[in-house]
Amino acid sequence: MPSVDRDKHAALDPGLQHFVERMGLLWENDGLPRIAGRIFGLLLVTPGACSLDDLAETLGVSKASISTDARRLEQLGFLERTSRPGDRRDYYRASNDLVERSLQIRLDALRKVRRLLAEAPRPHGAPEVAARLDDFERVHRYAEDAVGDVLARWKHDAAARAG
Amino acid sequence: MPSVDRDKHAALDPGLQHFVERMGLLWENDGLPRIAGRIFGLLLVTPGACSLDDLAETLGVSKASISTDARRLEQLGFLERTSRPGDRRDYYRASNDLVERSLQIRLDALRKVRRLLAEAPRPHGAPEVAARLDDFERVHRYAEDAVGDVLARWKHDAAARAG
DNA sequence: CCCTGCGTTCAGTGTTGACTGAATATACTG
DNA sequence: CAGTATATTCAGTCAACACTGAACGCAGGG
Repeated sequence: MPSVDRDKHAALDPGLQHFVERMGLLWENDGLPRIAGRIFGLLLVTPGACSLDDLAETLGVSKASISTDARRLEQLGFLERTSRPGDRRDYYRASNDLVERSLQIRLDALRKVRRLLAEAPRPHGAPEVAARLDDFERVHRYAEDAVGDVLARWKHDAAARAG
Repeated sequence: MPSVDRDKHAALDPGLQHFVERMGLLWENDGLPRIAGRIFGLLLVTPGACSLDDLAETLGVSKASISTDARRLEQLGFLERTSRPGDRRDYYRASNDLVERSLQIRLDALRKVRRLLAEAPRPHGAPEVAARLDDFERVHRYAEDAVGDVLARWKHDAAARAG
C-alpha cells in the first residue's frame, strides 16, 4: 500500500485533539450526537479522506456509531463519501460545499421562525400584539436577507475563483 | 377581582393554540424544553402579562415546569417578570428587548463557531486544510457582521422611534 | 463454494433531561 | 402567632437517544 495515507491511525496531535473535542461539544449543545461533531471536526483538519475504521480508531468509538453518524453527516451535506479503485472501503472527507451548506442551514432556521411568525394569527383588539409579531417577523426577514447576501456573494466569489 | 385579566383561563383560540404548539416544537428542535417554547409562544400572542397559574392552566402543564422554564426564559432575556401592587403573584410578559435578544443569540452562536475555527491549529504541510479553515472562519465572520449590522440598524431605529 | 473484509443493522444499556406531584420555603393577612 | 396564597425545590418517573458489541448481509478472491 502506498504511504499517502499513513498516519491516519496515529494518535492525534494534542491541539487537534482539543479542537475535535470542542467541536463535539458544540454539536452536542445543538442537540446533535457528539460523535458526529467529532467526526466533522476531525475531517475538517484532515487532508484527504478517512475510512470508517480510521475514524473509529482515531476517535476511539465503535464502528457502529461512525457508520450511522457519518451517513447522517453526509445526508446533511457536511461530508462526502468517496471510494478508490481496488479498495472496497468507503472514505469520507469534508464536503466541498461546506461553507454554502452551513450558511444554508442558518438560513433555513431563520426562515422557519419567520414563517411561523408570519402565519401567527393576530388576535383581535390587540394592536400591540400584532405590532410585536410584525416587528419580530420583519427583523427575521432582515437577518435572512443579510445572510442570504453573504451566501450569494460567497457563491459568486467561489464561481469566479473556479472559472 | 377586577375583570382586566379575565379570559386568561379561557381555552385558547384554535389558531393561537396551533401557533403555540408549533413554537413549542420549534424550540424542542433547538434542544430546549418544549414547554419553554410554548410559554414563549403564548406570551408572544398575549397582550399584557400572565401569572404562573394562568400559564399552567392555559398550557395544561404542571406549575413546577412553568416556574422553572419561565425563569429560564427570563434568564435568556425572552421574558420579563413584573408584579402588581396588592398582588403577590409574579407576572410574566414577553420582553421588550425580544428582537434584540434573538439577534444577539444568533450572533453568539455564530461567534462561538468562528472562535473555535480561529483557534483551530493549522496542521503543518497541509495548506488545503488551512485554506478550508480560513474560508470557513471568514464566512462566519461575514455572517456575523451582516447580522450585527441588522441588529445595529434595528437598535438605531428603535431609539429613533422612542426618542 | 468457503473465507475474508467491509458496511449496516439490531437489541441492549446507560444516561440525560423533561416533566410531575408532593414537600418546602416565603411572604403577606388577620 | 395561625392561616393562606404564592413560588421554589426535590425525588421520582418516564421517554428519548447516544452509544455499543454482536449478529447479519454482501461482495470478491482463493
